Amino acid sequence: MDVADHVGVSAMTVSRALNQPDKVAEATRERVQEAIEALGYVPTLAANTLRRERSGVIVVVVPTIDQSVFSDTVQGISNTLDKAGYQLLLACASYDPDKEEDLVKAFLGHRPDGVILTGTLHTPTTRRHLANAGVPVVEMWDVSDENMDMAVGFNNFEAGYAIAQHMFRCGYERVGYVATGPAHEARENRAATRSKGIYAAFSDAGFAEPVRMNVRDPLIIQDSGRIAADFVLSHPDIDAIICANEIIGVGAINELRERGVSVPDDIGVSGIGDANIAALVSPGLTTVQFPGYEIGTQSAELLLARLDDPTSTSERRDVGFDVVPRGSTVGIKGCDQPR
Amino acid sequence: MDVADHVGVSAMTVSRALNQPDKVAEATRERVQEAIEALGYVPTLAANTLRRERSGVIVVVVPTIDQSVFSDTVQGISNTLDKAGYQLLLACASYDPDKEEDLVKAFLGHRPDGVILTGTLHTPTTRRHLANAGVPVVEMWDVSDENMDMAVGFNNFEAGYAIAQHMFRCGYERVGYVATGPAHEARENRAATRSKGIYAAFSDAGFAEPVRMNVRDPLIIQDSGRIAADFVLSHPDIDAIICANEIIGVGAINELRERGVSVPDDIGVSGIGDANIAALVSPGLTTVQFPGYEIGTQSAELLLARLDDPTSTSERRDVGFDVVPRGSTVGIKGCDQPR
DNA sequence: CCACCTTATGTTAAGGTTAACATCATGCTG
DNA sequence: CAGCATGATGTTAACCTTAACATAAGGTGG
Repeated sequence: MDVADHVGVSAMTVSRALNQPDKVAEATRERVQEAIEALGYVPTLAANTLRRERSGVIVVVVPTIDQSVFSDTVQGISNTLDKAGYQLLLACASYDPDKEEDLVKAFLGHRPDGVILTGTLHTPTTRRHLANAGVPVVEMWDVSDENMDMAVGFNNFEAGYAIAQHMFRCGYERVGYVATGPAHEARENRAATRSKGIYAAFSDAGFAEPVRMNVRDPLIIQDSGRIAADFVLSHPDIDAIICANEIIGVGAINELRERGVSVPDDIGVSGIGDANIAALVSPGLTTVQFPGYEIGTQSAELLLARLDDPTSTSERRDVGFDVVPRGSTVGIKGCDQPR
Repeated sequence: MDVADHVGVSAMTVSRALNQPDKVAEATRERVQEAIEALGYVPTLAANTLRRERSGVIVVVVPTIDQSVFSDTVQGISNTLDKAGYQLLLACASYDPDKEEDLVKAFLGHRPDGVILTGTLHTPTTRRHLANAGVPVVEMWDVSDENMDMAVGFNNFEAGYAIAQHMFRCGYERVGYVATGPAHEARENRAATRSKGIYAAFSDAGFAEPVRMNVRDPLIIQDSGRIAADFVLSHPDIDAIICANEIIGVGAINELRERGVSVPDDIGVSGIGDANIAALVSPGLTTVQFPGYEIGTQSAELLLARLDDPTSTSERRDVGFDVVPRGSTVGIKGCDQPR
């Protein structure tokens, strides 16, 4: 080792100077430090990992990171891990469990100290590899009895149920559903579960299944707004729509306004999820708010706790959600109108 | 090696079956593949990195990732690297060059094959370490003569200049500037450069320096909107404001609407940067649009090209920007009114 | 002043992989 | 069929770090 030669000590002493400073004479330690500075030495973590069987790396897989609420979650994870000295290996699985499988397989080669995944929809092979590696796993955004280990999130069924119930409380009686389509729901577990919650609320409230329209690409505002608006205009009997995400909801509000349909006077609109944009359109979009950043920080915290004490149990934290009434729906009967 | 024993071949043959399949007899390769499947073997990348001096990891440092346009950029990088089989080690430096230094130092231990940084503001130590490691570097979001190696972005001075010039072309003559404050600009090189561009445009157009207001926390919509609105109301002579980012701009539009000030009839508003929200408020925010996703993909591409051919030159790609006129400013004299 | 403890440092081997070289069988050329 | 090219596989060593054990110098107590 370069630094060792430079100082005239063995490699072991350099290693100790860095990892167990109190085991090295102060004078030596200082000379080692100086040499490290002077030579710009950076320890080779690959060798470190190999020898110690501990990499200091945490793998995070989210569906996407652009524009989405997952970027908040990643920020939360990053901030928390950073403080603890862990590094973050990130990948986007595009809502595709097979892609997730490939990513996890490749990432496990780095012998991560922990893995944070989104949702509970994983291939059997993914599960097998994770179990095989014996690595702690946190699943985010979905707390249910399907979690494989630790989990931080909320109950998506309840979230869907809650927004539908809220619409009924507002007094809407013929509520349509602008959803993301069976193909998307097959891949997006959480969306499918929320749909089930919505249907259950209809049923429990004594309504028939809602009239439903599926949006092809539920992440493009203009397109989904247009489809939602068409849907509304072709179903004059409908008095409100629930949109399966906030993109569709905001798109609908914008498009309806342009077509001269007044929200919420002519039609109520609600979404699910609460990106920045939901509060900024006018009227604001009534929606279910999920604490994205907090899901990130708590996931990381749970993982760190496990790393600290490997015997700790598989905690599942339900961080809940909030129904946020805004201007796109009328006030709940007997209550104040939302702003 | 487990797999090798299982198949009854040497470790080398397993290695070859994975990395140089054509050097291995087909029958052997198949048996190796089966054993790999059966045992859930995942190659230890640490050993691989150690031996080959090549990690397959690319380090990416952005200021933040939440809500911001950098999340688009990271998505672009992720998508591009993923296709090429590289993995992404991500960190957020919070606009702090010292933190960036620590991150880079730590990350270099992974012997990344490339590093992608945001902006040109780095500590001397950061530069030294990067040079020392001999790792290819791409700087994003700022193309200027200060780039250390490759770069993908645009000229921030010109971007500032362009939006100010656009306001003058719209006919505004007493334009105020809602900026992010000296503290922020000291840390945020690109914002400072854009400010300079704005001032230069005022000067070139024959105007005195704009009346200026600084926003404490330029990333919180409600607060900055309030400050911007206060500023407008306390300066009745002003006919338009340029906001230093789109958060302030959108906040200003919302807050001014609530206070009964009509945009753009009473006052024009423009921003810099173009998150989703800029197009979704009403009126839409006139702003300068930066191609965040494309900056990501091109940065990754540039890096991949260099990895492919280490002798390639330090290309700098100016992806430009677009001034996007929306409803928050009046139309340019003699031209159509923007939607 | 010897046995023993402490402190500082060194030595050896191992971790999993692969480059480089070595071996061996097979088949082809002349 | 000797000589040699080809293809398939094996062996060795090295990549850099650190756990575990070893050594050496100095100090303590009886």
